[in-house]
Amino acid sequence: MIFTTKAEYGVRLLIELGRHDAGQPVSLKAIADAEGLPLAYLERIVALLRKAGLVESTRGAHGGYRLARPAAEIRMDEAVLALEGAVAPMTCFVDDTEGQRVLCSHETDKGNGCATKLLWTRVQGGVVKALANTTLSELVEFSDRAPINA
Amino acid sequence: MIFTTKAEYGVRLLIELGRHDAGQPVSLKAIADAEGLPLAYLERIVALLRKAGLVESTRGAHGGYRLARPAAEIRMDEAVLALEGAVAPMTCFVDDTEGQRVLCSHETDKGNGCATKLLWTRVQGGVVKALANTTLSELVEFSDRAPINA
DNA sequence: TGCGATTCCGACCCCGTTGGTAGGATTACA
DNA sequence: TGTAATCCTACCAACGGGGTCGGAATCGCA
Repeated sequence: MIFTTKAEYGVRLLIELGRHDAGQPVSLKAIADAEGLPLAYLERIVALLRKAGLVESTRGAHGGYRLARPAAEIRMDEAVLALEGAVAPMTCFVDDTEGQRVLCSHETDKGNGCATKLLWTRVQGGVVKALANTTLSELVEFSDRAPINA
Repeated sequence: MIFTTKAEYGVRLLIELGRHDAGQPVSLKAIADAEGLPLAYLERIVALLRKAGLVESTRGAHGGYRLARPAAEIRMDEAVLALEGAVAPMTCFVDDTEGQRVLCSHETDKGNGCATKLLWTRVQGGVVKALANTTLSELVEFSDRAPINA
């Protein structure tokens, strides 16, 4: 599979924050209970989002987390990038987004370099585009009116 | 990362087959030497492609593998599907392509079902589209005129 | 008819990552 | 001062990925 539970739980967490008013923070415990996720594990996941500047925290009693920006301004490529690290289709795949170049560890091989990189580049493009075209507010709205049984 | 070395090696293998005349088979050893890949591991990978009907084999001396179809008619979504199994973004993600439905193991949760499934569905769509729009012959051509140092 | 080249197949193994826990330190409110 | 919460680091079990090994089965050929 492509993504791990970090992305799954992290996005669920963001959605849960998006369902509340941005004013006052929501405690992790409330989110863990609502989603049925392990609290200690969520702590580590939310730390990734905080380092990426997507959520803000308040410590102490009645503390918790809230979105650092309006949900409409949070694109999911940012979120997934923060949660999973680089979204690369292969281990040998390192793209430096600035220079349009795609490096590959097999590039030193005699012969045809990495023909597969053409394919993986396209795949990565598809993933990133799908993520970038989805905002958190979309997911929040979707979750609000999603029937339990479709 | 998204794909494992199975996809990487398997696609490289297909490309190598595509560079030869479809008439006479190419031995795995020749491919392993050309690409610098472990022979025993390639054996297991090519078995996946054979079961999927993408390559044919001839046993015995001077035997080997060849494409079952012209390279132009081999889409990479077939290849990657055969190599990696289902291309699902998450473990909880099971799509039955016929019915347009997307199932999710969290669906039984009280409350909002899986809002994330909207996101993962889009991602999967992006991946599959990128794969389906690429044929083996494209990659073969690309590898033929790819300069070693870009 | 026997030998080498090759595909086929299953068992096995090492190791990094994932998913998760434990325990504590720190901060804030009441 | 107690308690609720964030923070942080270390630890651990299980799983899957990547790879090897040994041996059949099968074919061309001398």
